[in-house]
Amino acid sequence: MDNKIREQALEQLELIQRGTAEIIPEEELLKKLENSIKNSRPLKIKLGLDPTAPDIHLGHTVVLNKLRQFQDLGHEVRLIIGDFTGRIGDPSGKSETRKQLTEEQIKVNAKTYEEQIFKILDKSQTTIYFNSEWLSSMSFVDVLTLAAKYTVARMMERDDFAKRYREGLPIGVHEFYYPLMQGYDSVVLEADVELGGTDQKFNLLVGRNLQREYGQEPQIALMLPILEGIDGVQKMSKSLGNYIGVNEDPNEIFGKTMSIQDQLIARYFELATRVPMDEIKQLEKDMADGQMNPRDAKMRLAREFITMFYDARQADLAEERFKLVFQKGDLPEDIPEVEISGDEIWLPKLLQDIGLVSSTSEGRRMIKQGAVKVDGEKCDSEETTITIRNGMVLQVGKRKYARLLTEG
RNA sequence: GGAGGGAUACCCAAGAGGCUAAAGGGGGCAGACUGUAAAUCUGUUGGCAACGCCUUCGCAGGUUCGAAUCCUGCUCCCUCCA
Repeated sequence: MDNKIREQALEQLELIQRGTAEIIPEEELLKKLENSIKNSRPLKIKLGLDPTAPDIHLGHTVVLNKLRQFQDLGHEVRLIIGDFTGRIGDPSGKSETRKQLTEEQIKVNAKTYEEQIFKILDKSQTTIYFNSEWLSSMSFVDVLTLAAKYTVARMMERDDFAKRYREGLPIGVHEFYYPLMQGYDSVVLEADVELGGTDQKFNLLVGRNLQREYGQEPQIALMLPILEGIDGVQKMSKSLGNYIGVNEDPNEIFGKTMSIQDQLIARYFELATRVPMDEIKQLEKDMADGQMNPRDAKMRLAREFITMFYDARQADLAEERFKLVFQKGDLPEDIPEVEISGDEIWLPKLLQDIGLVSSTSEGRRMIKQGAVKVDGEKCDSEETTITIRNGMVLQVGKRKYARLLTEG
């Protein structure tokens, strides 16, 4: 009977281990899983969210997929929106002081978050909390009591602090409170497991220690790797522009996925989709011995993403369009239409007017480089003047199109 | 509080009175080859109906026929000393 429970727990553990960077400590997680099964009590899985950046991309889905996996195993997810810290403005590191968010902005961001998050998570097994609920009402005495549970020496274990101290860079006293606040969140939520990127290791461990201080069973720190962006080098982030966002147009998602490097394919499958591991292994094997063109693996990947964020129909449509436009070289059916008046116009000016290029200089450049087509005909002179005709199709490069609509 | 060094385009980085819309590298964009992959090669990377004109080298003034370059003030960053 106990053996059976252990078996189930081991099964769950194996699934959970997929794609993780580190689980501290693994034996304790197994124990928690066993207890959870024995008492049919779901584990409470915690994740903290930063309220400042409400655009979710594949990088975030790594951790969200892991949460979803816990849900599929019957566990319960508790999300914390860090509105308290967001309202104070976290000035950590050298970057300029973060701007403070108003309550209004935080609400809007939280709403945007929800819409995107539930593309991956199961709403019925998710609870959302705002940490201002308990942090904003703490008195100075409460804060000191919390602070007394940690020492400066232990704080200095954090790489970032140690490094700055060594280099004589400033460390704000208040910065010590951020890990404490995050850890205190775990105490309030009685978290069994907290997820985070590898960069969150220190904070997750503080949570563990604080829970112990408050007489709770310490949470498990489960860390996931930071996903590389579609450039394959830097971490995925919106500001670097190397991201695939869950709210992006399906055609955009398809295209971006098709442009990733081969070496990223398996990693994206493992971390950003819920395709079973043995299937991924098979894909890898087939690519390695030439059974499968990596291009087709990427198509599969693109379909997985779109199906996750939209549905299978959208995925099919995006694939069809991709094949038509990029493999056959035909014009897509959904060319954006632009209303325009006038008759004769200098081509670079026209391209600028309809937003295909940002300046006439860029228009000239594009023409010179052979990137501009008018009704499918490559245009070779920068001085070309065009006679506008209803339905005329302009193209700049491989991806930018416009169809002209004359007024009236 | 004292002494010195620095700020150049998306990023790094040359330039030290005219030949500089500003070397070189990275990144981006476009083209060739492909699988919207990688690698490679080529072009391009302030604006303007354009072998010319306008704006741009931290900010504001000044010297000069001419200033990214020289002078004055200001802001910010860094290093050393106290």
